[in-house]
Amino acid sequence: MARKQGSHSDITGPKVRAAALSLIARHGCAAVSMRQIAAEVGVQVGALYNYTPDKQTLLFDLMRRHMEKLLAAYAETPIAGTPTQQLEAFTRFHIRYHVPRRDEVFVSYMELRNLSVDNFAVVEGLRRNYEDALEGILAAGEADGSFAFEDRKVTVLSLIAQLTGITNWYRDDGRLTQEQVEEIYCDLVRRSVAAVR
Amino acid sequence: MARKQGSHSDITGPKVRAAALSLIARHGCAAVSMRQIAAEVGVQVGALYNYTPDKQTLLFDLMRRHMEKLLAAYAETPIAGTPTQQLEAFTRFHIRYHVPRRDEVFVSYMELRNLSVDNFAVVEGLRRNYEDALEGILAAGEADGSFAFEDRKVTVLSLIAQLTGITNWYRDDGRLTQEQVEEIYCDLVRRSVAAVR
DNA sequence: GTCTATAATCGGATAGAC
DNA sequence: GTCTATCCGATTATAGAC
Repeated sequence: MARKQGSHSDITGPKVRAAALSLIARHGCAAVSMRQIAAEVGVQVGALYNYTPDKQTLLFDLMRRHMEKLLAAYAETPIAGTPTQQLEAFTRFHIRYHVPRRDEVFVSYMELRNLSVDNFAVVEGLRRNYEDALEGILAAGEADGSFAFEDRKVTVLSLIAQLTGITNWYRDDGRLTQEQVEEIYCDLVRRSVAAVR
Repeated sequence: MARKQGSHSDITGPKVRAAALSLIARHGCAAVSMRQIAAEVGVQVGALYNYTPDKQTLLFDLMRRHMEKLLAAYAETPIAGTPTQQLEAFTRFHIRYHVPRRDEVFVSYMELRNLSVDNFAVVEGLRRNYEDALEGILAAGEADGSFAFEDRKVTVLSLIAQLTGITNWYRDDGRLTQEQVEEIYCDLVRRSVAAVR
């Protein structure tokens, strides 16, 4: 029979990850102590070790989960139509997924260097899957003549850097709404790869 | 009378900054101890404090110097001709300056959050000066009809993120030479802002 | 300018009570 | 599952000899 309520473990585990994510995004992994994370959760430091064997694994879990949730969300997003339409759908998905997740994006990029070799390989593999999705769209547009660019792989990295950079400056109370930002970037992206007629 | 040789101070100071830059780029500011920096320089930890009052100021110096040298190099670069030519010159300058300086770029971006409020304001002001240079080029192209985009300020941030992202993947022994990368990005940048004929 | 020694604090991780 | 107490090593920064 399914439990009707989450156990402490079901509740505290996510709280530990949320606290770690927020603190690490603000100060960096090495600058955040397990004691600070525990204080943010509202427990003592010893309790954290019921949820992670060590600090390194906690960091890795944050990054792996971020990439897996990104891929899962992308898999559920309809990407259809012409390559031009697919590229617009990808652009909108990327912005909508990443902009509300600044902390995850920042940590997943910035703390890569603090992962062990094995953990790094896992996260990089997931990232590569996402890049491959965009590369597939660009390849389709190349094949049917709707896109043109000098190097497909570099274009993939360029577009992702361009789009992810939004998280560095976008603010909910800023000059532009997220919808306006989407329009601006759809325009930039489309034009940068569209075949000249 | 001018000194013919650098004093220890003239030599050790730069060595301290070089060691700090390299280590911080690899591991993050909080993860690098003053002892590690001293070991890399070849002195004991106490000696470092002849060159910086504290670790925070050492980090700030790295970032401030990076931005000041970037602006100085840009000021000496000829940016002339039509807006389209100016944009190409900016693109090539940006790539040529940043790609060989991965550590500086990474630290200057990643460790911003570890600066005090005052130090942050200084670095951000310098960064803003650089962005303004690109914005001026875009404004000129808007004015004479050679460029078209939906939002000039967002386009500035987008282009800079796109170009700076090269430092995350470019390798001297990789598939592409720096010259080839320049060509690819000049193409992407030009097309993303060129007015449609 | 550099060294050694030290102060004072804080770090990750664990053991055992409850 | 959480707490308290603790181990033991590392941290920044300083003082004073040379």
